[in-house]
Parts: sequence; structure tokens; C-alpha cells
Amino acid sequence: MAGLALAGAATKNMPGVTRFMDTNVTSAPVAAPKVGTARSLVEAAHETIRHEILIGALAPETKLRFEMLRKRYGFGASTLREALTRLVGEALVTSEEQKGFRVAPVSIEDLADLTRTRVFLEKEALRESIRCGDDAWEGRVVAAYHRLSKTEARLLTSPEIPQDEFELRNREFHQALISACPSRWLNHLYGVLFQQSERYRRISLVNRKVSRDVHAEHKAIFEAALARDADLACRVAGEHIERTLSVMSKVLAS
Amino acid sequence: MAGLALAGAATKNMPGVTRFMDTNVTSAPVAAPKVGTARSLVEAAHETIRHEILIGALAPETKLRFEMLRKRYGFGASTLREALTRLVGEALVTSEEQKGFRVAPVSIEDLADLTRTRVFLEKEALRESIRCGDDAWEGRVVAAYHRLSKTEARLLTSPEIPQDEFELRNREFHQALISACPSRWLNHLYGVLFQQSERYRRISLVNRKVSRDVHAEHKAIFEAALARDADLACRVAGEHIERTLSVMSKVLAS
DNA sequence: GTCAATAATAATTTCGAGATTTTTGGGAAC
DNA sequence: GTTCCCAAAAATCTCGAAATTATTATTGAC
Repeated sequence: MAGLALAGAATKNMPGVTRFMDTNVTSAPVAAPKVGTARSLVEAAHETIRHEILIGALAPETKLRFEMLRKRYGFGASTLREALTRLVGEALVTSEEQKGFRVAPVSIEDLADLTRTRVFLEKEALRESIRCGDDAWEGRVVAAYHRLSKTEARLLTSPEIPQDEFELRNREFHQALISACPSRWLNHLYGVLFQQSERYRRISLVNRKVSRDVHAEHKAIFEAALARDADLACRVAGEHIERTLSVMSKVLAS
Repeated sequence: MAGLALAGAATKNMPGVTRFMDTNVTSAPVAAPKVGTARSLVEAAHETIRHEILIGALAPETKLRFEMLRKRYGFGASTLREALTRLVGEALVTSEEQKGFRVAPVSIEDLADLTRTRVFLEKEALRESIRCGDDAWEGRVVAAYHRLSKTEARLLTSPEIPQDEFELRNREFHQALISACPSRWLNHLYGVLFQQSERYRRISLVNRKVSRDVHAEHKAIFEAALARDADLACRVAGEHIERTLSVMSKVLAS
């Protein structure tokens, strides 16, 4: 019964790894991790749909019908349901009882509120991080800044391709900056807001180049943080975020 | 087929309302809402388990096995799964892939961090609320304060019974205070933290009387808010929360 | 006696079917 | 022309079973 189960049921329970390679029956345990390193189908579905929402492939307020999602991604109803529930917790999806799920709406008002709140949290977290940061923290910041700079330089020459990579490096840099803040809750809440901002950035910057000198802004934050000048770092970081808001608002309004 | 479905399947899909009254077959649409006004079984399960966690009936770090939950509450596996996923989003439950769900742990460190962060958010929200509050806001605050005072008075004479009611009034009062804050995000994040605090309060105060004069503290916040003295209100509210922390920490440490 | 390998057990994860609710569209009454 | 009602269709919600994974118990070797 073991052999039977292995062959026929690989597509039943196992995560994306096995699910996406069902052409032959070989039990090769090799990795074909279409979606990161998901350890369950729910996690794979969660990551997939989250990504689709973040990049705008699933537009705001799109009705998320199970039939559509089933055909598009191949997950079962219960799996999709739980993945969507997770996304509701991250405020990327809204749900109304008996009426299903929708991609969370966007608006200029929400973006302004989100940005304001994010600046409020980031300033506090950054101040604490600068106060508490040790050598390991400095190392993380330097490393993240270096990787971000590389990606930014690459964007100048081949601007279109590595949008996902830029988002990743950008998030890593910002999270490295506040990673020495000892408050778990502040970190957690900031993460939620940052992801929301990421979505607005992706929606706004579809097929657009970054016009202003983002690299210079990152450099200013980086240097202020390493110099342990909390006041300066907070001011520069706040201006950085609000300048981003300004650009995004204009795009959204158009 | 309609009649058949109505009789036999009342326990299948409908929310707690019908689920908990399956003795007779009358189609009386009356309400017997055991769990609030849940519109689906998932919502009923969510509210039920959340309440059990908040009051400590499900102790921190308890393993939440589906078999146990199924027998205890009568919900199906998928329903329970989604309810637990919602609770993960509220940080009342933790989950580890392939290893199931647990009631979120508690610790003095987490309580301290939670309280600090909550004070940080509450001060900002309260300041904004006082700045933007109109007559309707004042009305809500007066009403909530009045109801809370009544409940507090009742607690002095019959201290044990209405713990749930006190929590409800207390939450309504605190949320009324910041309800004029125009930031949806600040309100949302504050709600998450407040619920966490509620849990610590309930765990700490099991079978204990409130020793200090909580009513006087509420009164001070109330008067400062209505006087539109933001600085005073923030200071008093912060002291109120931190005094609560002090009591809870001692209980938790014992 | 300890440790590793293996079988048995228990728990989680996933899917598909069945049931209910919501939505939609046509038709009659006013 | 508008409104209301009812039937049909589509979508959501729920459950139980099947399958995989994790955990525990047992056996054998060193």
C-alpha cells in the first residue's frame, strides 16, 4: 500500500514541490520549488496569491471566486479558503460572510493614512534600533545596504527586469535598519504596514522608472544610522517615505 | 426536496443560530444566537475559541488538536482550521506547518513589550482623537464612560459574575476615546494590541479583585479628554496602562 | 546500556461532494 | 415604467474521508 500511495497520491497532500511535477512516477525527492520553500499547499497558495496581489496581477477589488482560483492555480477549495483567510489577516484581502473574498481596495486616502502611520512606527523603531544596535546589527545594515546598492545600480542599466529583486533588497534594507529594535510588537506591526506600502509601490510604478534619486536617499539613511544619529536618521527616513508617498499619490490619482 | 433539505440539513451549513437548536423541525426563524450574531459557522467557531482563549479556558501553549476541538465544540475540521487561521492573524494562536496549532504563549517580557507599544499607539491616537473629535465623539465618550461606571459600581457589590461585561465596557470606553482619530490604520493596530492586553488582564485577574482604584483612573482620563487637554489625557492614560502592567506582571511572576 | 533503524500510532493536511445562501433574470401586478 | 415575487443558476460554506507527515514504541545491533 505504501507504493501505491506514493505514486498516486503525490499530488494529494504534499506541498508545491511535489505537486508541480507529476509527469513521471519516479520518487525523486529533488526540489522544484516553484513557490519559495513552502512546506504545505496552504503556504504555497498563500505566497502565490499574495505575490499576485502585490504585483497587481490581481487588481484591487477583484472578486476572488474559488472556481477561478481553482482553475488558475490548481489548489483545492479548502486550501484556497485558508490561504485567503491568511491574507485577510494581512489586510491584503477583505471578506464578507456568505459573500466571499475580494482583493483589498486601494485609495489615495488609505495610502496617505498608511504612510503617516508607517512613518510614525518607523521613526520609533529606528530610534530604538540605533540606541540598542550592536556590531552584529551594523553588519546586517552594511550588508543589506551593499546588496541594495548593487541592485539599484543594475536597475539603471536594465531597468525593467529585476523589480522583484529590488523589492526584496529594499525590504531587507529597511528591516535591517530596525532589526535591533527590541520590541517584537513594533517590528511585527511595522512589517504589516511595510507590506501594504510595497503593494502601493508596485501598483504605482508599473512600467515606470524611478525618477528621483532613491539611491541618494537610501545612502543618507544608511550613513545617519551608522553614525548613530537617531534624530537625523528619523528625519531623513521620514522624508524618504513621504517623498515616495508624493510620487505614488500622483500616479494613483491619474 | 426543499422541505427535506430544510429539516435534515439545518445542522449542515447554517451558522450557530440554527446549529444549536435542532430539537424540533419548525422553521421558526427566531434567533437563538449562542455566539453573538455569527453569520457563518466559521465566525461562530472563531468567536467561541477566541473567547475561550481570552478568558484562559484554553491555557497558553495548549496544543489545539482537531479531534479535541471537534468533540468540544462540534465544528468540522475545515471550519476549525479556518477559525484557527483567523486567530493566528490576531496573534492569539501560533501555527507551525505540519505540526498544528497552539494557543499563543504569554510571558512577562511580551507583556512589557505589548504594554509599551500599546501606550505608544494609544497616546498618538488619543491626541489625534481629542484634536479631531466633534460633538458626536463627545457623546460616545460620555455614554461609554457612563456605562463603564455603572458596571464598575456593580463590581464592588457582586464582584465575581460580570467579568465579561466589564471587559466589554472597558473596551468600549477605550475605543470610544480614540474613535475620532481619523487614522484607520492606527485604530486597527490599536485594536490588535488591545485584545492582547485583554487576554493578559483576564489571565492575571482570574479570581482576583481589582485592588487599586481603577474607576478613579478612568475618571481622570475621561475628564481630561472632554476638557480637550491632550497632554494631560495622554499622561493619565499612559499611567493607567502602565499601572495595569505593574499589577499583571506581579501576578504572572507568581 | 545506548543508539540507530523500523514499525505502529496519532495528528495534520487536503480534496471533493453535498447543502445553503446569494444573486440573477423573467414575468405579472399595479 | 416601476416594483415585487418566484424560479433557476451560481457561488459560498461545511463536512467527512483519504493521504501524508510527525510522533511514539519496539526491536536489534554494537
